[in-house]
Amino acid sequence: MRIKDEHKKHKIYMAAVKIINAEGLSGASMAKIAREAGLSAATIYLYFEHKEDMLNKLYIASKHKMSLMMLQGFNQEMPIKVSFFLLWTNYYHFIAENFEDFIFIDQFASSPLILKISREEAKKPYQTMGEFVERAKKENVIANLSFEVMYAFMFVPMAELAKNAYKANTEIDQDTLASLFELSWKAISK
Amino acid sequence: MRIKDEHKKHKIYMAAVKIINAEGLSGASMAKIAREAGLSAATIYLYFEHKEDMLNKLYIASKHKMSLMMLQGFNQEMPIKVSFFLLWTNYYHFIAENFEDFIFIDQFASSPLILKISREEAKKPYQTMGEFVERAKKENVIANLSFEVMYAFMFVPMAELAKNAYKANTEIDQDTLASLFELSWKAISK
Amino acid sequence: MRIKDEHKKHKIYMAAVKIINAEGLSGASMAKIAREAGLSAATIYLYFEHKEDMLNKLYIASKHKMSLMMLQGFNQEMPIKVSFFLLWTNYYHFIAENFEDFIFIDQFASSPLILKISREEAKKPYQTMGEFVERAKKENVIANLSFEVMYAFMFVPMAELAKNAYKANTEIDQDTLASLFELSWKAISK
Amino acid sequence: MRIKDEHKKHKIYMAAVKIINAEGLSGASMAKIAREAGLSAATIYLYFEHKEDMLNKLYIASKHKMSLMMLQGFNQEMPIKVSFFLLWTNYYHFIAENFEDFIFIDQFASSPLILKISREEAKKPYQTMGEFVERAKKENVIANLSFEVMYAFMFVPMAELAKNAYKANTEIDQDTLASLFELSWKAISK
DNA sequence: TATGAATGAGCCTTCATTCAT
DNA sequence: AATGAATGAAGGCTCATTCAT
Repeated sequence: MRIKDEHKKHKIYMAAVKIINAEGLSGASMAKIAREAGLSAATIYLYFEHKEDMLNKLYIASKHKMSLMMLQGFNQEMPIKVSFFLLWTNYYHFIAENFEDFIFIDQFASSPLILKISREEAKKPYQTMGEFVERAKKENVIANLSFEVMYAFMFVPMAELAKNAYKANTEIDQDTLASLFELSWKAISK
Repeated sequence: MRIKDEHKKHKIYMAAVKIINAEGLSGASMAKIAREAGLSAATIYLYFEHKEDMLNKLYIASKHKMSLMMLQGFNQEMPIKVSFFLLWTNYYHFIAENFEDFIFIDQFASSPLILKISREEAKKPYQTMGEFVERAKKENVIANLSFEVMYAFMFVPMAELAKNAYKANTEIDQDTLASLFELSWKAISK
Repeated sequence: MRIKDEHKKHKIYMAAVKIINAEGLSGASMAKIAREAGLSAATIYLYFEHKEDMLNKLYIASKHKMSLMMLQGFNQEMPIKVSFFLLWTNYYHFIAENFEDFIFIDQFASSPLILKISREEAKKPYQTMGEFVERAKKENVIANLSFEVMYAFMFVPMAELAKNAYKANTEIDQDTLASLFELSWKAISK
Repeated sequence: MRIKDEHKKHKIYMAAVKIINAEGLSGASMAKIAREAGLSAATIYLYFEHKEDMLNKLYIASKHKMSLMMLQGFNQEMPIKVSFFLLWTNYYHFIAENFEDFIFIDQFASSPLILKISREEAKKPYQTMGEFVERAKKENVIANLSFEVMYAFMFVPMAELAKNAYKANTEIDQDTLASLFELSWKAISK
């Protein structure tokens, strides 16, 4: 028998993300994804149960990749603001360098194809961040906000602007970037 | 027969928004929308050239409705912060009371079905707001930010949280709501 | 709008029966049936919910046709043996003249596609025959057999032989036919 | 490696018959049969040329098994009616104890997958029975009927009733069974 | 104006079969 | 001998759209 190319699953993921970015979730047919990945549509079914399964697993994998990148270099000993800056910068880099994954995450999370279980699974890596935010509150450095609220002010605005920039085929310049962080920080810090 | 026309167009809009919310953009077939609207799929083609046309016009109409609600009671004579609070509150009400429209706007804007021309068209009503922001900057009340950046901090976080709340079948309580505005204001004001 | 051709349902039935006869139940794809009927496969779905629905309705219709032919000229006043002969002869004619329907009934009844409800529905027309058999027993003309047993000796052997004959591309000759009835009659009569 | 081969072939046969019974001929995919047999679908192709070949060989094997059981204890010296009763009883036992094989034979024989050569091959074991029937006719014990006609009255009705009983999840009780033989015998004997 | 009828193209998925180890 | 990997073809079904009334 032929050796199962574990890399193939990854090729399918990449193809799916690419197609979804180009044509949207509704335009992403198994046939197109297969063609992009350079294999037969039937082959996908050797690696995934069905389309929904594939997309959910892709979602979880993308979220996992994102959280790994976000937490790179992070540890609970660093000063609060430095930590925030690290997380924030990492997140920005994830978006800038993996824009298609980012868009897929965004779109899939608000599609009816997402399963509750994937949503739960995708939340797991945020635990570390949650604990960090608790510490920041205890140390009285940031306002007493829920994790959700903190996230909405700390990460969402930059993500929104990065999206706009990408669509306009530009990039956020360094100065703006620096000031964005300060705006977020101003919002949530004491 | 003008009135009759517009009424039917509206029925189609409402049906489309409802279906898209329930089943996502990919699940919204012309047949389902027609059934929901209580007419034949063929009839939709009397009012719109094709599906893409229908969705784009629906997008523009929804955006128009949203901007109308946002600017309700607004005039250029009010103090800056009061104006911001009005816009912000109006926006919140739009989201809370027209959640399906809001979600449709959100989803459609990041789908490949949207036409450049719709995006342009949808920007028009923001001109008033743009002028207002210019004034605020001139009066030195808010930081010297681009309209986009201001928007990302002033409106996006709350919209994000409203979305989360809706998905969790809850509402943002009054206290939180009040503090959200202050956080946004803290971010962009001087 | 176009007028719905009620005859079209019948055309689909005929095409289905023909294909099933030629290629078996497993070979009867919707595409083949549609081609045979001279229409698009999608059109079939205007007349039937899905394949299973189509086949079950076809089964019921075929059974109905068969029972109509079987009971032609029958009434409860005729002498028992004459009645039996009528039913028997009618049945033979149904098989000989509608062999494809007969085969379809035979095959479908023992396929997993048949629904319980169809089986029940198909039994209805036998009520008349059931009553007749009861009378025959009461009048002491035939042995005290269940309807099923009577059927198995009265009709099944001839059907089996008719099937064989058809497959061999021959017909049962008149003499044999006459003697077949007598054999059946000998079996069940007193 | 002869024994090993034959064992595996047999496992495939059993799996195929089981699946066909459960899901019909059209539901019996190679993959399902392989899974049921506990081996890879590719392995089946080491033992059979293709699906049609497998099914035809299975048909012949089943028919062979059936004829072996039918003729058990039979010899040309026994009295005619006793012989008939033996054959008849043996056949009943074959059906009752190997119902799935029986159904498979029934279904496959009237499917388009059966090859002429299999039909011929399957007829061979009946030669013994054919000779016996000739003797019975010569001894003037049974009517002058073709083998086919004799078969249709002697074996088919009981088989039909056994099928019905099985579907209804019941069994034919001993009394009924005894009377069935007598009805058949009445039909064909002088 | 309105719509049921109709369809070619495309959807997701499974199939029988072959390949490479 | 055995099998997991791979696939083109075909399966049932739905789609956006047009037709005919």
